This record gives sequence, structure tokens and C-alpha cells, in this order.
Amino acid sequence: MKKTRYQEIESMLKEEIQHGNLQVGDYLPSENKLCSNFSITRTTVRKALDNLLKEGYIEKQHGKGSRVKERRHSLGLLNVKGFSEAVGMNVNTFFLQEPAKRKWNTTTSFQPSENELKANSLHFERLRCVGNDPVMLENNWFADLELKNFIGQEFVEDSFFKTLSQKYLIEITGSEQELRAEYADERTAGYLKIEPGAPILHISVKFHTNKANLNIYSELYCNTMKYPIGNSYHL
Amino acid sequence: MKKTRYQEIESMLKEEIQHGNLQVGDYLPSENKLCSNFSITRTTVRKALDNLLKEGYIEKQHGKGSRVKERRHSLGLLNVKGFSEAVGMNVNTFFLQEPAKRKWNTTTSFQPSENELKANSLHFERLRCVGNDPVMLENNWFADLELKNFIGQEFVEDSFFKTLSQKYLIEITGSEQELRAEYADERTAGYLKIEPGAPILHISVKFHTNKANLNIYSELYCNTMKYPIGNSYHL
DNA sequence: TACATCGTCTTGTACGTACAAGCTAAAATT
DNA sequence: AATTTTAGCTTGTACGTACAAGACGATGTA
Repeated sequence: MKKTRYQEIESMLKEEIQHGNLQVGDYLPSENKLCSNFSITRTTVRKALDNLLKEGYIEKQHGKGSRVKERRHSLGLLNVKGFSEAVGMNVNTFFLQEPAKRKWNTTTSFQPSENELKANSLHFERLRCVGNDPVMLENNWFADLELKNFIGQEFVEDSFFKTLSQKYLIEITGSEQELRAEYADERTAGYLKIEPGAPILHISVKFHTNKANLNIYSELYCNTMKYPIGNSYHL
Repeated sequence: MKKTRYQEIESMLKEEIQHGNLQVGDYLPSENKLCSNFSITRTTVRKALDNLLKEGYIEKQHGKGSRVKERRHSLGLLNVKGFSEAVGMNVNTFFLQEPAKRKWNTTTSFQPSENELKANSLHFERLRCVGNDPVMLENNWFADLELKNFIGQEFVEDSFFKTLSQKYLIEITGSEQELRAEYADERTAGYLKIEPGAPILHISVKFHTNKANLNIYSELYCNTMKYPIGNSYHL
């Protein structure tokens, strides 16, 4: 996957932060420093910093600089692509239903387009844990169009999105969500180790991709008692 | 309030959409068209479009154009500044507690800084309705620093943020949120017209402003049965 | 000492240019 | 007629320049 200049700078800075070379509160090198260090123009540097800002890694202060922000102890599901990226290291994942052809779920908030409904749908269900705590039940549907031999595939690092990116060159370009507080049903409660009827956060997601006819429809059921869902928005 | 060039284009396009001159599915004028129409460079036009994209008003298609996106029937609270802007027209608001000096709430997710805790805190509580349906109970705290004569002020169009902007030149520059599904307590349930113990969505927010020592801390309790909370994220 | 000014750093806005890459329909070729 | 090529539109990336505006310490002045 060929990266653009700003993506290079972006992921390099992200690594510096994740590896602790840049710690919370530290100022990044100034935009002009980054320009000369990487032989790149300020336009490109600013594009990279804007993305880091959008994802909540840094905060910018007019006249002072850009500083590494505190990454909160919550799941930044709403502005990063997937669970793995949102949580970081300590993730364990179990398949409850392996990928297979199953019928479209017609009760979701976001409905597939007619083109998608014409095709078969692939589905899988997973339980996502932080350490030993089950925190999310995840269902995914998508049209069986651009994904040859998807069934039986090993996932790259347990990540659906990394698999799409590396094996099929499919990238997530955006997403829409709807959030509701609901009663947990018996099955969901069982997997999340809470009582039936306890409040859970139900998130319906439509992920857009760089392939026009391919969207990912996800229904997520989250136990937010210990790990709330985090989000941030800037400028 | 002096607007920048890209803010002008941005709010002008936003009005076109809101007034229905540009309808869902319509293509905006191309970037080059907008450039020549407004005697402006493409850099500036793109900055405006990027903001509209971020707020979910449009979607961009490489090689084709930018199209007006469907505004979903949900409250886009997580990526716009406030309730009024998220909902649109049909909002009714009632004060449950008028603005007054009250002690800081020390049980919130986001804790005020030491500087803020030294100052007194102003607080108010409101019930927000869509039409006749109560959908959100809202509590706000902030340091009594930059806001002379705030108590007793009439709000501009029932909007706290419009009041801050127009009367105090204070602008929201970003926010962080944490979301949890919880049981509604008796008082909250009463105001939201649901049963005590029903699931509600609890959102803790820290709003950042252009004044370094002024943040707004909000605790929101939402009935998501009829109006789910919406969010979107792009590129 | 207290205060204002200045210089220099930072990020923010805006200009202009060039080419790459995706999409589509017309034109040319087979 | 079917296919390929081309031309012309679109947005995406990246270059370079200039000045505005905020932050802050050093300097000069009262």
C-alpha cells in the first residue's frame, strides 16, 4: 500500500507517541522544523497534523505549538476505524459465528442500497475483550462483491479492517453512527457477563469504503460500565 | 465577529443546503467553479468543503464531485457544538435551575483543572425537548472567570453557545466526550417521561474554548428511544 | 520597579501553481 | 457493433510564497 507524504509523517508521529518517545504534554517539533527535517512543505505537514488533531492525538495552540494530548482510558470507537486501533494492545477476540453467507439483517438503522441487497451478504460475529473483560459484541454484514475467497481467510492481527486493507486494498473512508441506550437481551447479556435487562450501548455503524458499492454494516453492543466509549472533536 | 474567507463560503453553502436550494443528492458547484464565483483560491475552497465534510453535510467523490448528504433524523450532538444546532428548528427548552453560583460537581468524568477549581463555578440545568418530547436533561458547569454579569443574562435564541459567542466572544474550539449506558434515576426519569431504571445514554462532555482557562463541563442524560444520537466521521 | 515596545518564535489564513488520479462520454480503432 | 483510446472534466496531493495573529521573553523607557 503506497502511502502519501502526509500519511508518512502522520503515522511516524503516531508511532513516536505510541512508543512514548513523545509523551503527554510534550510539544511536537514546530511545523517549520518538521518541514526541514523531512524535506517537505508546510502545507503537507499541516495536513498530517490536522489528521492527528482530528483523531485526538494532539492539541494545537495558536502561537505556541502542538502538544501531545492525554489518551483517555476509554474506547475511541467513534473516531477511529476499528476496535483494535481504538483500544491498543490488550485485546482478545473470539468468533461466535465464523464468516459465512447469511441473509441480510433488515432491522438495522442503516439499510443497504438496492445494489447491495441484490448480492449475497457475508456476516460474522465476534466478542471483543479488553484483557479478560468482555466489552463488546460485534456483528458485521457486507455485500459479497469485491472480496474473493473471504470465507476461511485468516484475519491480519485479528483486525477486519487491516485484513481489508492489506489483502483487498480496501480502505475505510468514513462512517456514520447512531447510538442508543437499550436493555440487554439474554444472549447479549450472557456474552457480556452482565444481567439481562442491564443498560447497554447499542451502536449502529455504516462504514464507507473506497469501493463505491461496498459498505460495512455493523451492530455493536457495548458494556460501558468499566470502559466507556470515547470521542473527541476539534475546531 | 469577523469571519475568515473559508468561513464565509462554508456558512453560505450551509445555508443553501438548509434552505433547500441545494437538495440531498445534488452536486455542489465544482471546486474550480466556487473559486471563480467567489474570487478565491482552491486551497480556501477546499478548507471550507473539508469542514462541511467533517460536519456531515456533504460527501466527496474523487473524480466526480461533492454531493449533499442526507441529514439523518437523529441528534448530531457528538460533532456539532450544541443541542440547538444539532436538532434544527423544533427545539423547546426549559430551565430547571437558572444560572447561579453553585459548587463544582466533583463526580464528573472530566475534572476541572486546579485553576478552575480555585474560581467559583457557575451552573445551570435545562430540559431540552424536540417538539413536545423531552429528550435530554442537561447540566453545565464552568468557571466564573471571563463572564461578567452572566447571571440574569437572556440567552440568544435559547442557545448557550450562541450567547457565549455573541456576548462574550467565546468560541468552542473542540470537545471530548465519554458515553455510557446507565439506569435512569427517579428524578431524571421523571423529567424525561420514562420509567425509573430505564436505560439512558449518559454523555460527559468537556468543551474547550478559545480562552485558555475556560472549559464547559456538561453532563447530558438522553432518552434515545425516539431520537438516537448521531455521529459521522470522514477520511 | 513597573510598564510599554520590540523582536522572534509559533500557528493561522490565503494566495498561486503543477501534476496525479478517478470518472465519463465522445471519438477513434478494431 | 464492440472495444479501445482519448479528451476533458472532477477531486487529491504537493510544491512554494506571503503576511496575519498569538505567545513570550528581551529590551528600552517612564
